[in-house]
Amino acid sequence: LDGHVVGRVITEVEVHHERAIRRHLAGASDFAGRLRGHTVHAAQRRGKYLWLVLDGEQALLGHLGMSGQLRVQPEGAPDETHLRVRLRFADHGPELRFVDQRTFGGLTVTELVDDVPEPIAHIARDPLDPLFDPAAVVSAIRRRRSAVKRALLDQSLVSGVGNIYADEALWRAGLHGGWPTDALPVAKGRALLAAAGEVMTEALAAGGTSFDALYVNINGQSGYFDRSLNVYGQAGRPCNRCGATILREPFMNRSSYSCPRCQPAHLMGLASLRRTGAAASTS
DNA sequence: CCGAAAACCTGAACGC
DNA sequence: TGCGTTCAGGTTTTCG
Repeated sequence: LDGHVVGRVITEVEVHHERAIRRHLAGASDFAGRLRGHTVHAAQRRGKYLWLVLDGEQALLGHLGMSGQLRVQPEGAPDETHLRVRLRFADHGPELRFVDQRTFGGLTVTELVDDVPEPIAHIARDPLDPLFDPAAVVSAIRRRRSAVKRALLDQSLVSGVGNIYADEALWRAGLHGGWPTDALPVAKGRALLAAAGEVMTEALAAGGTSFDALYVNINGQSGYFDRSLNVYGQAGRPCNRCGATILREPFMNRSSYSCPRCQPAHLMGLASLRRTGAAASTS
């Protein structure tokens, strides 16, 4: 986005689906009015949120949810089936389109407070942020009374890590996600955060993790990090490190994948998982 | 503070 | 072929 929309003036805004701007409480006409005539000064991100900096401490904030895309398309290119919002620019160059099949994502225009959009003040810095403070994050995780994977997915502790990269980071660090946060050795916590950063860096270099045409860059191209996954989606396959069979377990209404040998479960963690009704590996 | 469940959607894949 | 079920990368809210 930085290379395609920064410096350009927004002239036209079309909202094709109200749900895509549901977080903009003032509605579509207000949304359009706050964009029209304004210049895009920068493209920034934190964790899974991204925003375009506008004049007057305003920003166009977006989250892709599970199926959202921001696409740069020539004017006149056919509308995508799930086109939700279209921005046109004064130079009549390529449009910016928000496309989202499941409409879990969305856009809103909001105030910048200390250079961060006001609605995401609670979102922590992500592992690739230059000001990310691993020691402080490990302390915060250890203060929790929860399981390590839950903490890793909590965007107010560390952002940018979702279900796939959490499982991959846990595998790299040799940790089971059910490990109690207050029993996490500091060094293990540091290794986990370092692993998360490495997974994210490698995934970015590969263009992201794409299982289908929903996960694409602004030109619609898929990444290929899915070929580098060691545990996510690999149930039944041998661990790339020790050869044991990768397990799939239910977790928070979704799935966790891990190697039972490289990522041993903590006995107390297992006990508390059972107590709370979550599934636990008995191997 | 923590966890569970529901809510928000569409489409692909699968079983019968 | 068609119908119903299940599942998917996420966040937020509500409730206990």
